[in-house]
Amino acid sequence: MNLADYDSQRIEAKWQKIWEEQGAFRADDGDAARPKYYLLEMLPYPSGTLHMGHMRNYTIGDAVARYKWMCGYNVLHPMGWDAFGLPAENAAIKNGTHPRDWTNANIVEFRRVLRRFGFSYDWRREISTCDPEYYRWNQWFFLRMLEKGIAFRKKSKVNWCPECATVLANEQVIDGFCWRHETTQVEQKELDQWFLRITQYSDELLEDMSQLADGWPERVLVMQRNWIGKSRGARVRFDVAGMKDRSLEVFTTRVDTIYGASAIVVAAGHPHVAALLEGVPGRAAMEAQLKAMRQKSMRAADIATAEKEGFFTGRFAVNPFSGAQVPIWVANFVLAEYGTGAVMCVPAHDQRDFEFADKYGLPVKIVVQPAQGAPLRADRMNEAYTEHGRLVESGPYTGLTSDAAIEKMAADAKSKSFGEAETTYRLKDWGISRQRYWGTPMPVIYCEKDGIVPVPDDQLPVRLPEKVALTGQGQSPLASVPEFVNTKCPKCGGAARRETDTMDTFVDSSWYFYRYTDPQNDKAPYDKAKVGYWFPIDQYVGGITHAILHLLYSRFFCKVMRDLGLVKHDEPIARLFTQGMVQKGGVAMSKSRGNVVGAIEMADKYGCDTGRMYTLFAAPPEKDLEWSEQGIEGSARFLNRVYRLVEKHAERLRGIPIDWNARTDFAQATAKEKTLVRKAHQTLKRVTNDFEVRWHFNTSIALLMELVNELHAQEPLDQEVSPVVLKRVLTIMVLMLSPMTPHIAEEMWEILGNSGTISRAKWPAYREDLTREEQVEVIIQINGRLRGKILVDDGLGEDETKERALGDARIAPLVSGKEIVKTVVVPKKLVNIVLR
RNA sequence: GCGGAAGUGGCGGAAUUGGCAGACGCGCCAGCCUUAGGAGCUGGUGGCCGAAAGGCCGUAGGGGUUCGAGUCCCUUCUUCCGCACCA
Repeated sequence: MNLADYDSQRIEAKWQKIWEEQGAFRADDGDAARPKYYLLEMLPYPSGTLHMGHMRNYTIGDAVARYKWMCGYNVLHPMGWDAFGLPAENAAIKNGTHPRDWTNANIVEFRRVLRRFGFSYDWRREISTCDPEYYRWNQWFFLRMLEKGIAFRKKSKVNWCPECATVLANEQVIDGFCWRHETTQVEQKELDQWFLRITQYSDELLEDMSQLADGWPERVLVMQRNWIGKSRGARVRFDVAGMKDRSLEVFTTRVDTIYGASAIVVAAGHPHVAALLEGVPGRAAMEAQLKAMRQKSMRAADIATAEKEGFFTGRFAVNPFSGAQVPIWVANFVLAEYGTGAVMCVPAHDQRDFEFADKYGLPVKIVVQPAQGAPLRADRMNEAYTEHGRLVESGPYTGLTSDAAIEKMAADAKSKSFGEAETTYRLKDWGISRQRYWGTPMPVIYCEKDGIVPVPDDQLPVRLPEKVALTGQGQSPLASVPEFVNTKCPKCGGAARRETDTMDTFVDSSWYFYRYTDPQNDKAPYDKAKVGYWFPIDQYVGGITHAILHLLYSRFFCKVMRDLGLVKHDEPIARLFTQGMVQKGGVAMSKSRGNVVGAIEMADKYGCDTGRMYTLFAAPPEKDLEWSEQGIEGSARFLNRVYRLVEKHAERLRGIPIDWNARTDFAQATAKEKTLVRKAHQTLKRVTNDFEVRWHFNTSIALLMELVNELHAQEPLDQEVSPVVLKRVLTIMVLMLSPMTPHIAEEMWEILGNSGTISRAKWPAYREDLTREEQVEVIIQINGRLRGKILVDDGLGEDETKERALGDARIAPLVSGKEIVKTVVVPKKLVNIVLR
């Protein structure tokens, strides 16, 4: 860059120091005089280096926070560290450092980078989840949940990642692979585990989404809805012919089609399969097929496209409604984990069953006919009819609608005790045990005599021991630390052992935003009055990657906390914004891909204001952004251009006072002044709108560029422009720039001779009367095609506008001799003359 | 397969309510300034025809509604994201 460039490094350091000294961004707990605004960005996991992908999140948040400050809000804008987790431990195993030292070093670096960008955080509220004063409250919440039965222990099959050497939550398993290790297949292990009973809130998590419909992206809600996976249906028991002690339960959402069942199909992993095959002819061959089915890939994508395969077991089941006997099959398309692991096969009314029946020659029996149109014929169907309709050939239910039949049949099944209505969910309880060191210890003690004993509140926090051997192998590292494990039972005082598992780190991030309201509290997780003042979070900004895990867990925590009387609201986050990724070369920036643009390097080269500006300008914030070195030079060029403009006129304007209340007298204004004032207020109107409703900072910046271009076009600005007018226009411009590029804005504010800092200044109000043009351009169309333009006075009436259009020298000859069918006049916009 | 989002110049993108398509920026071209330019300033820049005036075409493809469609409706295609034999 050039010598004449503004000195971004000096200016940025200067203003960051001043903001720090004056405590410019300190949130004021409980200020009743101003409306509050809680703006939150997702807290980072401090690892590696911060690149521009991270910075985009904070830049968007900071622009909004600063704008809200200027609009008079009491803004809470905090930052902290999601500091527990596997990478710290893996680094420790690899390099022999302590996870705490590794983490703390990263935090120091992250803090340095975020400060280098001048984000408006209230740093007094900084939290770190690995701080014992933080995680003690994880333990405290856990104990409260234990008392309520929300936290519980059970032996269960768990997802085990051999690479992480720990358990994964269902949410952390993607298509059978670990979310951290895309090529590591997750194994199943049977272990004693701690769970949080999130399923108790399934319905509420689903229903309360209606409270979020206005403020959350639709796709996040859709993802959560799918994840919860509520399905209303019925459970029906089929007796197995010739086996008195065996029956098969099926789950179905379409019990109304049960008279059309041609078979019962069970999953290969169904617990009764072995018993069913007992003593049937051809058993050996079946066992072989069964084994093959069980060994098939776990990948969901493969399963979905796999050919349907199955075999007849030789046994029959009895349809409890019709008494008909149907064959029992085993097939690969039935999932052991979902519903009851067995389904009724109704080829006429389920596409999967149709395909299966087609392959194996099972009969297709129509029992639901469409309400309208021609009736179906089994011999002419090439796909299943899956819509609702009216029942046929269904015994006493014939003639009912599907809806009525579903209800009645479930009720009848219940009264005859072979089934009942049931709702199933895909959502499973949240397993939070991790066999790792770098996490929150579970505050539980096992005593021979008293069993599971909670650690008393006054003994919290249960601290992680300093010295531990980290090998990455096998059991929980804490199990190998005798001084941690061996303790006394709080009840009987006898020898006892501590729980050695630690908590999933998603526990830490499920409530951290409450702690920001009262980060130093050592009596409680927070003061209820403070949370009452600040909550809910007005705006949360983060990546779409957390659409399910973090955001669902946070919602769940909130509901538990509400039921514990700790908060009053149902939902913690009123509005959510998911920003797009920053890419380079078409893929997301990441260390592993080696395509990162380091934040510090960027700031050293161009200044952080330039980085901020480019980040906001290159794309609307919800879309992915491709990083371009040429693009950022364009932003640098613009900031230089603005700065030079202000600098050039600053001396003359420095002593001119600004009186915002003084009316601009347009009657006496010069043409130049009118143009500039109008442009300034038009820009202000639209930029204000961008901040208020659209968050399209890219268009705000484009508008500011237009304003600067106009100022250049009107040079020389020391002729026919009064200093008062010019100073106002420049000041408005600088104010509009300030949420996005705060440092250079402060500097320009200062050299223009304004008092105080911009961070304390008020966002200017645009004046509608000053945005209006005296004359407007009206386009003239003939048959919808552009044929001319005229300049008319703003207030000109419809008829006069029409007259002017028809009289226009270009238009008149085109119209003459033709019949005018119709003329459409849109005031200030256009005249469309329709000719025959 | 189901659900969601999207498709506009060489590129990023704009068009807020159905009313001049391509704002603003990048890149490119020309000129000015300069000892120099990877600085700054000025102008040009969707395609085709034309010396020009101007005309025609143009927002993934096709159809429709309308005086008027990037925008609304139907349909096809493509890309991305989520879910996925969920019974």
